[in-house]
Amino acid sequence: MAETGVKKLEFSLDPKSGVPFYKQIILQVEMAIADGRLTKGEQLPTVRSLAVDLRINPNTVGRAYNEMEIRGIVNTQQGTGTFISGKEVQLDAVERERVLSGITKTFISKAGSYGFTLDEIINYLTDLKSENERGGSNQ
Amino acid sequence: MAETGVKKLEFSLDPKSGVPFYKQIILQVEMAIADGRLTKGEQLPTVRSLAVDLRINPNTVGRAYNEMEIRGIVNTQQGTGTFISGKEVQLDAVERERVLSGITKTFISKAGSYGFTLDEIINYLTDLKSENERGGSNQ
DNA sequence: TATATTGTACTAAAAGTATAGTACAAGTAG
DNA sequence: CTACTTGTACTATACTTTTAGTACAATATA
Repeated sequence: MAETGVKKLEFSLDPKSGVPFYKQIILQVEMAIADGRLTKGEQLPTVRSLAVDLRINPNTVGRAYNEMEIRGIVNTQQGTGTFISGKEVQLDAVERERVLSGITKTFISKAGSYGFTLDEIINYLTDLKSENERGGSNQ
Repeated sequence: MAETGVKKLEFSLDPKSGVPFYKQIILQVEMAIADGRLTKGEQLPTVRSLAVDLRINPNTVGRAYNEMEIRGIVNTQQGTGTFISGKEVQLDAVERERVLSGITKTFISKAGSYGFTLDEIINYLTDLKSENERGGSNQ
């Protein structure tokens, strides 16, 4: 049981949030990819170990991994483990801008319905970035 | 533009979030009270009208209103409507943070799946902010 | 009074989530 | 080969959420 190359990500579940556990796991993996804490080829915790860690059923972790496999975020091999696939959607500059604009608008209006301002959002994201740079720098 | 007396709050539901609709409604009302967009005596949309608006079952809206009634943040009168009671909403910073964290992380994940990095997102939002400040009136 | 509007109550059904427990399949390492 | 680790599949159960549909109760208004 040597500490292999498995990335030590700090997963955390919030039962009060109402968001299903398996979705929270997916979100946290995607987040880690988005901000560079996880990169292509890195291994995720095994189904069983993460289940023990989070004190949830292995089936629930398996469901999260399975969905990510389908989405192409990770690829899994029985007997070996689950690894970040490093897949990225290829878009040209124009389309990229359009996509970012679209999802951002949706997000801002949603945040607005909860009363958050653009300033608040930016501040929050900036803090998030700082935290990740401190805690999650790759060697 | 003769509005009725009913406060026009922009509710938005996210089916993909996993958070129950009735909880999303409650949260959005609470947030609106907390930051002053809703104040004592103002009327919420009727159960049926909000249900039509959000395209969900009236029972679901009713459940949200009923829970808020129990918590004392609204009072309801049959035949009249549902009104903000003016009770202080105990929305501590923790809860507020939880909400912002939830919707923001979902957004980052989605953006990440298109290959956008956290840096890119922050830059884009910052530019947006600049444009808004130049262009016009922020509340 | 009568009528419309408001919130409420109830049953039944469908869908999603998480659990326990068991078993199997595929790769790795000895 | 065997033994171990990995992901996967399956049944069954429990709970929550949401829906449809119907009906009722309380208030406002004419």
